[in-house]
Amino acid sequence: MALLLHDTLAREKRPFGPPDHPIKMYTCGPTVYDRVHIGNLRAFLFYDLLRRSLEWLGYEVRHVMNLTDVDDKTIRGARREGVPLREFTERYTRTFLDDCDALRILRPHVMPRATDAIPEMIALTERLLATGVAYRSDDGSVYFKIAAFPGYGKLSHLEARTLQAGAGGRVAQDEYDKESAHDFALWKAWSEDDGDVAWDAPFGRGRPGWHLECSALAFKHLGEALDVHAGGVDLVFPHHENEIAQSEAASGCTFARFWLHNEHLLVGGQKMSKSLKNFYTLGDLVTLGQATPREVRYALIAAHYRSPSNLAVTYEGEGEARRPVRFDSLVDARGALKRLDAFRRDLRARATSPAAPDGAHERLARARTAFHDAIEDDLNVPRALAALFELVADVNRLGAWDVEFAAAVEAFWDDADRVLGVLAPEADALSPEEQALFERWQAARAAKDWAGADAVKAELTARGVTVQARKDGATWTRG
RNA sequence: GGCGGCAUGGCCAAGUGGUAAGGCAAGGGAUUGCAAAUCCCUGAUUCCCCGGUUCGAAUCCGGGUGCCGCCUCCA
Repeated sequence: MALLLHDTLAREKRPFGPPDHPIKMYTCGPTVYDRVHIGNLRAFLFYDLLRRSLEWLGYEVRHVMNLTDVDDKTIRGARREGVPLREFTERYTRTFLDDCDALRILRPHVMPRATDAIPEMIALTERLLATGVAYRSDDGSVYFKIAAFPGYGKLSHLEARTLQAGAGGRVAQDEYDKESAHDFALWKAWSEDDGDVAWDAPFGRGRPGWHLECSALAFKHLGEALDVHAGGVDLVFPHHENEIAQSEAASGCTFARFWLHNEHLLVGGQKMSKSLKNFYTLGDLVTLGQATPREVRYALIAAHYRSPSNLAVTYEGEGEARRPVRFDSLVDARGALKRLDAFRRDLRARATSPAAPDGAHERLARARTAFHDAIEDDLNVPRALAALFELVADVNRLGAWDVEFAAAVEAFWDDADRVLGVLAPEADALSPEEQALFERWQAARAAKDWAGADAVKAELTARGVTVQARKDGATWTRG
């Protein structure tokens, strides 16, 4: 078995190939104009899964993700607040990184801002002008001529001819400068709305078009031939199609060996939208759903990345008055993680036997293989998680084992977590007061002072600490 | 109109020809001084509907219904 990844261009799973060089991985990052929402976060969690899986399988990976810090939305936001563009985008870059950190998303090796590569974008535009696949319009904008790129449409499987017709004739009035409706802007000539956001270029003062930054940044940091390029399904067209066109027209070689796209997230069975009031950020889920970021991570990675996933919500009320009363998927995540945590926590305590029971190591080996096969099969996390839960049930039925077996299971657990990033419990500790109460509770129990023990336990419960008596001592959990 | 994804037990969710993984919730039981902790057990003769192919289909083909996405800057 070897790693299979579903390639959007080929429309099938293909062998990724041997790890014979550092993997050049590029993913489309956020536009930093607001807090990202959980649908966005599903994409970043997918990139993280991809990167972690590749590394876990022995590949060396160089991961580059751009930050889009110049476009209509960032310019509008900065102008509305009367602050410099960079100040505005830095703010949302920080909130984005905070969310990623909370969700245990590994930082890409390089996270370049679009505005840090203006010279590269200008150079790429000149290159495309020189080869004749781009042209200047009267106002000083530069467009890519899709008719000059024969492969246009190969990723999204849309025919250039069909595209010419447009979607119900939605060719905007202000697009008259373009020779063809689907030609896209490489460079946008300065307009009033851009304020002071503009750069000088040989072909005119203005700012880069959206698609250009990804090609320029990929070229700059990874070279002109990527191993894998990923993004959300909505980016297939036009964004990635345009990236392919401008990149390959310039370089003459295949831009990316693999194109991976994650499906969208539904919330409460509906697409997210502000009008439906089911539009949430990570912070919203933590507050409204009373969930930890780890639980959110679990909920968002528990479905396969290429399946539409539903964050289940139970609502109360109708229409305008509708509000969420329970985030079922987060409740699921909490329960599932509790089971996994308890298993891991008790492995040592239950190592009371001089030897591992018959079949114990075979069950572990089976889980290891199942987990590995699941990840290699297009990053099938649901199957990988199932392998873990099956091991939990298998091992629990064994009753007791030896220290060596406990250590072997722990090693597997830690190894699996290099891919999942969700098994390690959130760092937590009892405060000194809580620790004192916890010890008093145990002492009272030892003295069979049940009334006293219950009183202390009630205090701990009030502080959100659940205690648990065991034959071999006592444990506590928060929440 | 074109292209694509999806429809599996109350909920989430795997499964692309060989007789329905896993999780949550629920019910039962064990354990426990008590226990919201932990453990075990139970649950779809059936995979949106109608046809078809096949020895055999959730899985393939045809038709239908519903949901989601893209068809110019939205993960």
